[in-house]
Amino acid sequence: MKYKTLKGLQDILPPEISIWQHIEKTSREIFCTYGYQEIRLPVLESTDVFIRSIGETSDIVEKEMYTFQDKGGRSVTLRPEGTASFVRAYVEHHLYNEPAPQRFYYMGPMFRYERPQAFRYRQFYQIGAEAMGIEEPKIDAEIISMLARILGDIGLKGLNFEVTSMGCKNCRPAFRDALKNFLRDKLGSFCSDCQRRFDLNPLRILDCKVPDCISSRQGSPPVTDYLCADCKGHFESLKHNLNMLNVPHTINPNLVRGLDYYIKTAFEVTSESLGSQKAVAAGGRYDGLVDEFGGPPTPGIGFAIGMERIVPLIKDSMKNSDGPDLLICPIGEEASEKAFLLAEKLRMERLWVEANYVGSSLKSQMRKANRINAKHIVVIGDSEIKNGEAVVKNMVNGTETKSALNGEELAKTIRIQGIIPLK
RNA sequence: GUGAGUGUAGCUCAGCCGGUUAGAGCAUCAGGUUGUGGCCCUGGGGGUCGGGGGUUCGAGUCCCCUCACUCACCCCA
Repeated sequence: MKYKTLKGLQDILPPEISIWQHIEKTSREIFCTYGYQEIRLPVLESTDVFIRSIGETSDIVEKEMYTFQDKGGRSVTLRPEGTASFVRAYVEHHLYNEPAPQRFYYMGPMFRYERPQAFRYRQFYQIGAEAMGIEEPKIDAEIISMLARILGDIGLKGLNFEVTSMGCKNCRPAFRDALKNFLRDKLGSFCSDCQRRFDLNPLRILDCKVPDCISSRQGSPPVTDYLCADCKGHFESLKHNLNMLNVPHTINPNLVRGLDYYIKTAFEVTSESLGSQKAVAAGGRYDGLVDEFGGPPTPGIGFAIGMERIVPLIKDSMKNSDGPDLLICPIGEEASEKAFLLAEKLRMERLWVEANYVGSSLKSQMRKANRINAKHIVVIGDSEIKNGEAVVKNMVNGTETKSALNGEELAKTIRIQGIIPLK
């Protein structure tokens, strides 16, 4: 084989694509009920957009970006996530002048140059939502509730919603110091990664999965003790609102987000049935990001769902039963012409119709009908053409119905069998 | 970037201590007396055994290199 997809990239083929469409359709419906509107953003941005927002020292920026020079010598980057591009657009088009909250959603590919692994790709798809202009924690609860609704309506079960507050510019440094003080003298009992994290990103130690690290960090000060009055009030109110909306969740003070811009509310949805990449969606609040991009101080909160993480979770429950509403099986040359024409007529009735173009035995045509999951067949031979009447056979239950041999009548007959034409 | 594992037909895999023309199931195509499917039966097509080198009378099998894929770490959706 000469050509293959690049490492970490994949083709998504028809049997599976129906799951993707199901997820996208369901998401759009729910977004609509909450007033979120679609926004389409370019996949390519000036590299600065990401360095500025995600953080110079983050892993994404340091080693995972698809960055290259365009022909004009500019440094451009394939987006590694959606929020940075979104905020750029938000500021560029002065969307903050619309009445708050401004709510948007997007879906599309993201790119990170990472070593691929189960449920992790270099080109991966996210469905994201962003709510701008409201600081009130009701919007935090609303967006988490909406996320729960989307995932639930898609058909996912057994998900775990974890919520925490990460503090803000004012209180996070205090927590960081307290944590480092707690860890400093027992650093020797942590894994080498955690020892490295101590200076780099001490918060990450809270989320290490090495058993020794888990036990060694027992009794570490919880973030929630170090929140400033503002953050604490926000967090308390968020919890209250989540309970009001009956969103099942657990408080996980050890939850850590990877991007620099998150403050206050952070959340993550995980599934135990996924192996090591178990986060299916995650998000948080990013109140300082708009001013970072030169806009007015504007609060914002959002999340992203990882498509590749949820597709396998519903793969088994969604059997693909797609097939034509009708397969026309002609016998003989004249019938073949008739079938060709009839198929076109029936498609004008918004039915999925196939006609066999190569003449073969009826038996093999029937086998094909079965194989491609055709819901009905109609056999056309000399006598059908002569009488202007044919038998429509329902391939699911075997019943046969006589019908006049023209587009309208055939369409009617098929609809009686319970086939709903496409909109 | 680090570590481990796996590469044989379209797919899932078997192939013993190296030994004739490399196998099975599924899939595919064609048939199984005139125009009725799924089950069953018969047959056909399809493989430079990932690639290169070496050892040997002889390599899918042993050794080395290389490439690809997978899983895990880091990190993340």
